[in-house]
Amino acid sequence: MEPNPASPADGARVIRRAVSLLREVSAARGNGATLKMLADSAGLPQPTAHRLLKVLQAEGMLERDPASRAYRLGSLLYEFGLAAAPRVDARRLCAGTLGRITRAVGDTTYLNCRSGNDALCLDRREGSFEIHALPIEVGNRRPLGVGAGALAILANLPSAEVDGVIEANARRYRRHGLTVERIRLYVEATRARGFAITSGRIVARYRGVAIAIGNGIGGTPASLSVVAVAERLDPRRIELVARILAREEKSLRAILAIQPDNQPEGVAP
Amino acid sequence: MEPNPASPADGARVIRRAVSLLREVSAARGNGATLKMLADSAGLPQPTAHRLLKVLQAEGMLERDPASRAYRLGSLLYEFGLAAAPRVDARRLCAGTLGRITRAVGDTTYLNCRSGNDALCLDRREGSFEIHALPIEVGNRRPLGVGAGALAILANLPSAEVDGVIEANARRYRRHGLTVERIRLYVEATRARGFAITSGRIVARYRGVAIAIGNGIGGTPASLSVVAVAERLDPRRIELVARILAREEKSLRAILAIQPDNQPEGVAP
DNA sequence: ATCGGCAATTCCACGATGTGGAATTCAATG
DNA sequence: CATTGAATTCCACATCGTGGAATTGCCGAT
Repeated sequence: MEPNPASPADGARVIRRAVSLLREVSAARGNGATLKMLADSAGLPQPTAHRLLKVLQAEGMLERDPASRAYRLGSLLYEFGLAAAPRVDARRLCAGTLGRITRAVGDTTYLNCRSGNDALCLDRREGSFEIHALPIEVGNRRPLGVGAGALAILANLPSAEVDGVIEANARRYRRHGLTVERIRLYVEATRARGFAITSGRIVARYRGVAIAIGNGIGGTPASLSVVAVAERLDPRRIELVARILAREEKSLRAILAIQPDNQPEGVAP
Repeated sequence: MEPNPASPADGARVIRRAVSLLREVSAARGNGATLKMLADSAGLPQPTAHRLLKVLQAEGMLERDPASRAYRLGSLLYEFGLAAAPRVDARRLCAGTLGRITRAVGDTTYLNCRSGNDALCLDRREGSFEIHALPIEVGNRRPLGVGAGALAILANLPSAEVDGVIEANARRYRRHGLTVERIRLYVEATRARGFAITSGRIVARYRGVAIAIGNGIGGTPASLSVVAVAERLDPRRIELVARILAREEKSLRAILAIQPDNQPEGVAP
């Protein structure tokens, strides 16, 4: 069907499809993802998606709410997560920074990083002003470009990569009421401005401000962002928040530079 | 090849194989698992395993140490782990219990639970007496029956299940220098004794004592165990440790009973 | 109750996709 | 340099996965 440009296409279509379904499930917010949604955003015919999901469920990679029939990540993935120590512990490295930003602005602060064509929420600090209908949970993922934190990351990638990512995410943007063209505009604007803002179109009542972290964390592109109800973030305040983010990003970059880009792997010689 | 008794066998052999490779990788200790090992314990021809592993690696589910060529779990699995909140937070529920046991005996204490045909290390407290060449890490898994904690869980399952598990794990026991017959004997002995001990045959210099947790944690079979260098655990001391474990298991059971078997999921009807 | 519409599920004939034995390359060891 | 054992690549074959079409199940509207 699709030429699927960036695929070695060795004997493994099913696995790639299955993994991409898992990614979609973990992109789904709140009460899980329905078959239709998943099949759609993974670009698979419904019966095919259904079959794959069923096996993943049987294996414990997914669970299913019997009432709503929605899929969510299963306990096997939690268990694998325990065993998969991260190369570089981004959460720990950024803990201080996140705390400081939250204290300074009073709103909810996020640490996001890139994961393939997605942005992943790694950590979050809840601000005192936040209404507790928080939009994004730790572990959630969404297409790069959707939301302030994800947009900051995308815009900070080398242009060549940006095109590839946007291309690959085209179908998924539609699910969020966005288009490839609009994302490209956002990227331009973000680059020009030096930080990302969202209009509040994505998650209705919220607005975000985000800044990319220099060269990322241990090589992984990442960003810091602040989210609040739209009214709170008037242009004046956006400027203020952006300045705070810029300051913290700078000192974080210094901290990360000290870290020996640590490869905790490999027996010390 | 194998009739593979307990398999709905719908269109999904590849996925089942891939997941079982992931399980084997996360069972591998220390510096990862080689292709040979993995192919072997998953019961796959080497080229087939190789191909699947390659895709899993490309997708970020696995990583590979370029030097040793050993596979280990990849960052994508860590990320999924962030998103997959456990139904019941066993680590938190048992935190006090683990701490108390460790303080009482001075050796390293483990919380294990069942995951399919495996035992999974959920948590660990290091004892003051422990030489820090610790055998098992949080997240590690091994076949049910191999090691004290894993044996306690196996022996506490209904007999019908025990047979199924032992059967399914036959090939993997061999990797640990064990046989199906020997495991059956261990199970008998454990049941008669009321708790599990290991001879120190499995992990050479270590010896463990373990007790199953009543009806498990939120329905999942689990166990508490204490591991120490073999010399420290003479028969007298084994009795002592077993008594402490039994006491703690009892009070833990009480705690777990209070918990509303919590299903934080599902809108209350 | 009855119907219409939409999602989930099952069916199954077809052929692309994954398979694995054999051959080849690579790395380590004697 | 030869030898061994693991990792990797090849490729002809047929099994396994595919997805269109049909069926069932589930509301919400009438």
